[in-house]
Amino acid sequence: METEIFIMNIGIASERSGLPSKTIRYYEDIGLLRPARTDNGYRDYSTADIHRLRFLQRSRSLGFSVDECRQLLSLYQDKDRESADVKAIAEAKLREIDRKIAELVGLRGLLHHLVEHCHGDERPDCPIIDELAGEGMVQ
Amino acid sequence: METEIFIMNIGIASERSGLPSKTIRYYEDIGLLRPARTDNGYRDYSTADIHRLRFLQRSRSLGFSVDECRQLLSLYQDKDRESADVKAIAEAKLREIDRKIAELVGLRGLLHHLVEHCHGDERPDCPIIDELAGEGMVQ
DNA sequence: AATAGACCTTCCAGCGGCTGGAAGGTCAAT
DNA sequence: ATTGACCTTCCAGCCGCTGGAAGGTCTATT
Repeated sequence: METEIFIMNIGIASERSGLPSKTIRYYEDIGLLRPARTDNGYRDYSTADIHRLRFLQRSRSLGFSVDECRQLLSLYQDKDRESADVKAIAEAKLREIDRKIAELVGLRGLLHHLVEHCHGDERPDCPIIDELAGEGMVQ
Repeated sequence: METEIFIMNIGIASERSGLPSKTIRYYEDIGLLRPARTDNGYRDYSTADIHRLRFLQRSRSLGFSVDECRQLLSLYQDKDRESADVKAIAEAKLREIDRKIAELVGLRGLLHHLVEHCHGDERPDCPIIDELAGEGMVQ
């Protein structure tokens, strides 16, 4: 019996994983994934590879850094992993997202205040500029 | 009468603006600021330069891109500016910040859900991994 | 059999916004 | 005279891709 009938080269892998080919090659460069090669040198992705790529696509889009994805991927492939390990990474990420949100909300408030107080007409005096220049009252 | 008694070289400028020297030099490289030079080649910042640097520091920390800062700075220095211009830039930035917040809040919800459902013990089965692998129920 | 076009390969360069480090000049204090 | 803190320039690297050049390979059509 023949083993491999259908060759999945990078275009197909891109289609199935939702990642651009360029990105897939980049992930290989940085050692996230090593697909097989056919005789002509083309990459040939197994279905397991596709799963890994989809995994990467999803975790990246959830805001994990490439390095975090690397950890998650190795946990994903580790049958003996402890779910606590994964949870720790996800929780750290959650805290980071919370920090970012708080920062942005603060920023938003400040900027909103400024926009509210800028008359936005042809007059040259502008509280936004004044605030940025450090002459404003907003802390 | 002598004009300049106190020379402000980059260390002082850094201190007074809150920007690292490296960043100040970088801003000069990309043409945001051109300080005077003393005979020995050291940069010499005027108080107006310091104001510009503080202006940059503040607008960067408010989330404006360097290019937006460039626009704001030129508006800042333009006495005939229309405050509507400044308001437009700030409003665009505000909308962008809103988008970012919404995105992060969505992300947070998803991740939070995952963390909540992960028992986080020594068992290898983990809903976070399952979700990342695309077997979860969370969209 | 030749050719076109769609794929694939590698390699190199650039984005933004810095940041680090090397190699060397200058200055003030000891 | 020497130390050490500053300053200068230049070059390289961070992240996470993305674009492009130059060339090889495959498939379909003429």
